[in-house]
Amino acid sequence: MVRGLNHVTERSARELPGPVVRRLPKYLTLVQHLREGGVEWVSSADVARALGLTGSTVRQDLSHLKVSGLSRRGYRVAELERVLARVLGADRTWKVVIVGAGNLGQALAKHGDLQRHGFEICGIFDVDRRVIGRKVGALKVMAFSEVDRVVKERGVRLGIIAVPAWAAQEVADRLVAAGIKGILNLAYANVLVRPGVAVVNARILESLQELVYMVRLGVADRGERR
Amino acid sequence: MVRGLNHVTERSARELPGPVVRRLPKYLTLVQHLREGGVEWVSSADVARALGLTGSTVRQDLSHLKVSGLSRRGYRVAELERVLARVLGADRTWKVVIVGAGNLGQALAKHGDLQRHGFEICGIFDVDRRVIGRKVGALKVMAFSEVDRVVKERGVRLGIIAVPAWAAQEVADRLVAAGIKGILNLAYANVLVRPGVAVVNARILESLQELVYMVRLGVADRGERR
DNA sequence: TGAAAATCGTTAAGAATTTGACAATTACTC
DNA sequence: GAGTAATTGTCAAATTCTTAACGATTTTCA
Repeated sequence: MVRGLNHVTERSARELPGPVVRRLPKYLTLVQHLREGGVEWVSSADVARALGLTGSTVRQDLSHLKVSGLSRRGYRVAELERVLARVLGADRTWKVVIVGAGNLGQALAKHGDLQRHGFEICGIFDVDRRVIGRKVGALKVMAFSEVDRVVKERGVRLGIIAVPAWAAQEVADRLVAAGIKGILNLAYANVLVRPGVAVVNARILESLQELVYMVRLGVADRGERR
Repeated sequence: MVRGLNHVTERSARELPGPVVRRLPKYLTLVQHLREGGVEWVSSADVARALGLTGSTVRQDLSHLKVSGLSRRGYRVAELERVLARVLGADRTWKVVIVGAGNLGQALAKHGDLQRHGFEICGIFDVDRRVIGRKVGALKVMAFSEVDRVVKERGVRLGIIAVPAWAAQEVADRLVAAGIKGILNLAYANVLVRPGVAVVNARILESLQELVYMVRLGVADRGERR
């Protein structure tokens, strides 16, 4: 069985619990915004309020990191940002390829947020002759058959799958064979990969279905997880 | 404190645990694909293998639903699909507005998957005069100031936020005031809403950051959640 | 200076979730 | 038709996650 991060039993020193890892990007987002707003200090209670958590959870999460707060002050925003960025690898750039130049793939390629946060898009690929060669932002759509070459030549480690469900597994296999180490899967189908390759699913449709469930229940909020 | 679905202590009869709710859309996706492939029966072990779970988890999850399997056969795919669709509200259409007609907003508006799975996009809105009036698929971008009217007139219950981080909270407040009951937040900032309104966050950037953490650890797979 | 308030870090208790185990049941095979 | 294998549903153990509680520390302020 392929085990999830959250089910791992023996946890090496550097390995954080799954729920914690999923909250860290939220902390990072928050402190980046705080820093941009000129805020210098933030308490666990502040973070908790902003993110819909308890102060206890925030302190416990941060206690896993090499960061420490000060009594009666909280955490130094700049330090928190530095440490979080470090842990999440946001302090360096990561090369990415996007597979699928449909609406979503193109939107991501043009979406400034990725570049701004350290992701360098090394190529966008498709099998459809009608889109191959077309310009998408600064990139030109390449034939999917070229993905191996690009991944190898440029040492790309991450791949984003934005293709129709029926093609997702095939694309994943191809990416893994080319040497990709992590896959962000936006396709409406699960993909399975060999151990040693990470997969994170981010499906808008599934999130919407989850939202519908909550709306029908009249539930307050979920804010977290994902 | 705003509590998440997963922390609710008293649980009414119809209310499912958060982790279960997050897996149901995956089950639905899977059985839809199985049905399209002509498969009639599926066992908990099959589902588990496809989604990277244990059979035990699958059976326990399904035991919450009004569906029952047969010894030595498993679950009837058609029945499972019907029940899951029912629970997730995928057996009817949900009206949605999209706020933000940037790359992502436009991609979603044109993305056939949403329509195909029961989401009716009732409008796409922006504040930028340069995009207002522009055609996006079958829709025309409307001024954000019109969102209240559209939501009320058409009884829209869901909203998707695809705007820059700094605008997200304001948009959320506006949507809630207009009567929106559930928000899918794609913006790179957390939003807080009053109890009674549901929020699900689906941030591609955060998912990528999570992926980077896993890649650096050389972790196998996570498949789930998100 | 001393009292009060705020905040962290940590412990442990309490909840929630996942998993293994197994009886009961059904299908298949010889 | 009996034996074997596969599968569900469920219970309870094991694990994981969240939360409250509280001592220690630091700041503020009278």
